[in-house]
Amino acid sequence: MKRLLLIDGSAYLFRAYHAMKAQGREFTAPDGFPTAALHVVLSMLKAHLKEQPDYLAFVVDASGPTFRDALDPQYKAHRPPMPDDLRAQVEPMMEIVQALGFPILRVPGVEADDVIGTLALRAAEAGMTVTISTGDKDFAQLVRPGVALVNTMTGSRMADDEAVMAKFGVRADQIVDLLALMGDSVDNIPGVEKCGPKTAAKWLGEYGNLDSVIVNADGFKGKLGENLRAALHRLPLNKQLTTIKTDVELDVGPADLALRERHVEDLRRLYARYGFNQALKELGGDPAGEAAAEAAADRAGLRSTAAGYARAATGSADEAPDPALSAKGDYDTVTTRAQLDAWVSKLDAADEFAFDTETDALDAMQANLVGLSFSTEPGNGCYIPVGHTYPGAPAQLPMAETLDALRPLLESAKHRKLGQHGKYDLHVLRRHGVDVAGYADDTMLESFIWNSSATRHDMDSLAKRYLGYDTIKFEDVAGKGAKQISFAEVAIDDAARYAAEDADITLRLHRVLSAKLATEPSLEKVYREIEVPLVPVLARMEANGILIDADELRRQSADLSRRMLAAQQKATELAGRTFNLDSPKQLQALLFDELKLPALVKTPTGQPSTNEEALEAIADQHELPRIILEYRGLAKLRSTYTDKLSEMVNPDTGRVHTSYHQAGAATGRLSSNDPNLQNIPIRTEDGRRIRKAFIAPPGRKLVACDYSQIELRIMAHLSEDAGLLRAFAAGADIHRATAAEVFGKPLDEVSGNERRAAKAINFGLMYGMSAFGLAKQLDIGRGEAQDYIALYFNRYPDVRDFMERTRKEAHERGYVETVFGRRLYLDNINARNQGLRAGAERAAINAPMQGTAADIIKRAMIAIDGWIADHADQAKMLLQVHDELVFECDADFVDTLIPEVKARMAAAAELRVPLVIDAGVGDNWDEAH
DNA sequence: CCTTCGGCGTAC
DNA sequence: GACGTACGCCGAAGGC
Repeated sequence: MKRLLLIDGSAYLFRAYHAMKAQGREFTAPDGFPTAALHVVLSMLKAHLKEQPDYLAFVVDASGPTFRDALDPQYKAHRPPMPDDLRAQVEPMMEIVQALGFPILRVPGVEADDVIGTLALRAAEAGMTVTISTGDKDFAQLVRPGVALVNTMTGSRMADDEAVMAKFGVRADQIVDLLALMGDSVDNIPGVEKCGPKTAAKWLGEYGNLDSVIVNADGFKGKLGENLRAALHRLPLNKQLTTIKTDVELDVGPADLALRERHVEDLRRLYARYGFNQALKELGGDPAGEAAAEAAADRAGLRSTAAGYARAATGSADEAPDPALSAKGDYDTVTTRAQLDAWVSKLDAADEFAFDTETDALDAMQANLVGLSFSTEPGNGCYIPVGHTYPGAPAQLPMAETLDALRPLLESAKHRKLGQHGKYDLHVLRRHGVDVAGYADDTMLESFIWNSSATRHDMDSLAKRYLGYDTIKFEDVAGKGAKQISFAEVAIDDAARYAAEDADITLRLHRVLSAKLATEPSLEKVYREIEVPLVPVLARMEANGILIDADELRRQSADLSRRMLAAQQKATELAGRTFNLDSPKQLQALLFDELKLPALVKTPTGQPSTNEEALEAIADQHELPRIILEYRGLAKLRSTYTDKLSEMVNPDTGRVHTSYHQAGAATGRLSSNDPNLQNIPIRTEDGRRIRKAFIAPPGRKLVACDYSQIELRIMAHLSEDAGLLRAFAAGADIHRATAAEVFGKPLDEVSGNERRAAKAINFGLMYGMSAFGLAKQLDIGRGEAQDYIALYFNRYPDVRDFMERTRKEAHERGYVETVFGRRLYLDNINARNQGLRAGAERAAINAPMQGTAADIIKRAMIAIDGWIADHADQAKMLLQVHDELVFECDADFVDTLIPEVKARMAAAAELRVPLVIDAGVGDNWDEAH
């Protein structure tokens, strides 16, 4: 008997993509092209080829509408657009399938399902044995003698009614009715509300088919009965939509679908292009050319991950992961002096070693050391417990003796050290008397520089993404939630496996990531010259902390509380009842349902918004909105700032120590948390008062130095626009100068409103703002806003060219870069969805400016840190707020500090415009502005 | 009980 | 739909 295999190609690619996403696995070709879904599909195809079917076809959806769209305009209407990194893999998949010799079927007007259904039935009628390879449950309706389903991703098989019954509780011929009742949220087919597979199967069991259910609908009891009756009119249409057609007119029959000879040269080219090294090897022949030119790290990474996938897809392990990078390590637990000495010698002899600390707290400024781990080669490692305290804990080396033995290594710049988020470990060791030098590499930063758009750069994610390795998680050894214990209470054996693995994996990740960076010199330079040297600088700033006047904050909290209470009472009075002023949901019900005020603004989810804009819009119709705005402003200040900041004062130092996140913002900016000191209010009087609580100790001053208009200057530099360059060279008030140019007036005749408009345009441009946005910002008509923009571009034509150039570059290359070569990949830049694409274009325009500014201030910080080290008693660098640096210094050192700092900030970049720095001095941060 | 998400608002 | 990058508060919903 002849065998026919029909592969549901589109559905597989889609499911493969999401399965890999869910696992958090990243597969890329050597050039970064996404290949995760391709790996899955290729593996599936190879598995099917081994089965040697007589006939086979790879069936995919054609583009354009199908008959189902005509039946129901809502069909698949809410389906999100195909993600870019999946869309990109479609054509490569088709090329590979073609080259492998598979017949490909693509029929317009129907879906792949219908083509498969038609061929399956015709073949079965002709006496063939048909296998449909799919991940889509709807195909169960086709199961019958001679037609079976397989899902290679789960390994499941459905060959007869018995199997269908086991899975769905109905026979194959009842599947369509089941689907009609349930509906399908993905395809936007509304079924009976609250009727899932169980209920639908129960009804069909009782009544046999959908028609009987419909006829007897009046007899169904309860809420479900109501829901059924409400859905009755839909059900026949649902049935049409979910029925797979079996009578499509095709110009091929099953017997035309023989495997053709594969095209080896095409395959070799495709496998090399997309980094399928194992497949390339199996192809035999000359492995030279592109494949051999790949970085060793990419080979190792891909081979191990591809093997992992092949197991998932076919259920058989036909290749072991690369042992060097994916195998479990073998680790020592060091508890004797002799073992310690042996490891000290081993570390001393290594070119570079990875280290990690274990502590009893997340806050680096409070955590106590519990143990240290090290690794010198992939697979080796040790854990040195020094602070485990649980009852019955075995004897451990004394902490002081251990640190003394390690100190020469850790404090020597000659011994290169490597970590994952090493800033934390630098803090812990410093607070235990070890001043680490020679911190040379950080895998978190390597990953961040390699691709700053990836959201996670923690070790567990990196191990999974780049090594295909599942690490032991913190919660595996210490538990989580209420049951979580301190690391000091973790059994030493468990702690050793976890901690030594951290050092080992850090080392393995470095092997992979440093090789990747070596292929991109500009990225490596940003990493080596900016990010790595910045680590100890940030650690010092965090350790310095800033002094807080806690009494002042408490007074402000009390004042805010009083005013909040007054607002609350007034609001209750106006509403005629109590409600939670903090709850947008209750507020929405009150304002728009009860008081019937107009809902003029909607949230992204379509609900009436209660945000500032919405409340302002109805403030002339009722007193309540104004009171709520008042309350909100006060509540924000108290909850986020005055209450929180006093809580965050470190009891040992009397200061707050923010933590800077170096791999936080995709543009390269730092972010700040615990507490965030980069969003302390400044614009309103009430808000600005909070800055009075950031103080210098007696005899000292706070000095704030900020770059004047740095992002606009970078725009002038990048665009080389003569008008803008001239304005900055003249040292003019740039917004006034812009207004003078745009409105064609002398500088001193520019009105306040004209300057305001020019400022809005200047900023708006850097954010990719449209005429619509500008009109809203300035509260003017859209036409007028368009006129302003036209005038602006007329005066500064090279700015427009620059924006267009940036957009084009982003589309062509998929990324944009800063003056120093830092990259930002834009995942949505070629998205079909216009909103996503437009958002990516705006990000593309903004990133070179925001990112270059970030590069510049980071370079300045490194330079200033080098200078200030020699004046540590007189001055300290405390804070960075994107374009501003805050220092604390002796009152009589201010006049020395300011010119030294200014000089280094100005020299941090050579642009076509001067970098201008403003400085202020005061007893508190407010005064220093 | 804990986590996640939506809505909102602060900074540059 | 309409202005880029963050962090973090609160309430509400949902999972365990």
